[in-house]
Amino acid sequence: MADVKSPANPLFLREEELRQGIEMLFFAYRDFTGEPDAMLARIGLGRAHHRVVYFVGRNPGITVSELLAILKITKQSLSRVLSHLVAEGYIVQRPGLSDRRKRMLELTAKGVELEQMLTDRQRKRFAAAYRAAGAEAVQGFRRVLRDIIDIDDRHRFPEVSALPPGPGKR
Amino acid sequence: MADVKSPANPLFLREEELRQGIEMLFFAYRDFTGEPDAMLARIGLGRAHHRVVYFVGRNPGITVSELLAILKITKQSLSRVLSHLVAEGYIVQRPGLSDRRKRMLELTAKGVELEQMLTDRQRKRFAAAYRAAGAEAVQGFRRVLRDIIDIDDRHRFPEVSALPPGPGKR
DNA sequence: TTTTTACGTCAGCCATGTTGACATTTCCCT
DNA sequence: AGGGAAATGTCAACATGGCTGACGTAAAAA
Repeated sequence: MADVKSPANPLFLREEELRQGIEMLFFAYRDFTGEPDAMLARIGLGRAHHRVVYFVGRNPGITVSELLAILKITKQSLSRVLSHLVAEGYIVQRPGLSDRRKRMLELTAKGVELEQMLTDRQRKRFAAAYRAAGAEAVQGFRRVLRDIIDIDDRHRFPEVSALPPGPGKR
Repeated sequence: MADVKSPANPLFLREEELRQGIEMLFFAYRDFTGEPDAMLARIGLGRAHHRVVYFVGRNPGITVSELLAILKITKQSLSRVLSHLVAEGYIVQRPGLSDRRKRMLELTAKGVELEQMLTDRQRKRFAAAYRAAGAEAVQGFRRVLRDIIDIDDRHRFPEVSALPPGPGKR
């Protein structure tokens, strides 16, 4: 029963490998959110606002229910954040074209500016990591991360096709 | 300046690539935490408890300040969660050996059981993703994720060395 | 016309983060 | 030996962002 840390024990290696993955995801997310959080705090907003601004910016015209499906929170939780962003002029709502019950959400110029400022740090973090790791590692990264996501949301990310196994840079 | 990506519109592709990375990290973390959260809710605990139980289980004898350095929350926030876990018999505290001001934290049998149950789902999620993606992709995943973590915490994760292209049955 | 859908809103609860102030025990240095 | 610093705990108050439940309205669909 003793969990002997034998290097010849494949089960131990596997367990260690998985635990490290779990921890890296925790640390990465912790640091990934840290910088925007600090900026948001200065203007009286929170991480939830960033998420909304991000996904509205990324999907102009997105409806409330589509946003809910992405965030996986209740409409009441979203409402608090979203109405504040509308009131502050970061987001505008317009009735849907084919279905006027829907509210199409879009960033205002002010919203775009905010989104840019917030996401900029995260983009730079990724850019540095991608550059340091190289294209092949990035492909592996995407492949694994995609498979960690629940199956019903993987469609949001195209599968990475196999690169020709070139011997390095090209 | 070695951004040899696409001859067509490298800036756009790069932006898209980075945004997808950001989003995948969001979705992965959302789903990664979802299952344990549901279990925790049933026994009156929260995600914060899971984090504490996880890192104490992973680092038996860890001190409060080491835990704080990992979680990056205030001692008051930790205190609330930790004292509850101690009161409920998931964790025991013992004075440090060389420095008796420190409190060495350890899981009880009950704590181990809880940790196993919670982390089990996450481990399985990673195991499935790792298996589906293959050893090379996992290496890239680790490489990139490690570089996303703030530099002062990267030491927690060994750099991935090139694997010998063994007769892997993955 | 009736029902369903998409969205909004009010009210209250809970978990978990924050700041600030202060107490205790123990270690370390002069 | 004495005094400051360190590691930890604690109390109180507050903010954020989740949640449930109940109810309302406009528009689409049946």
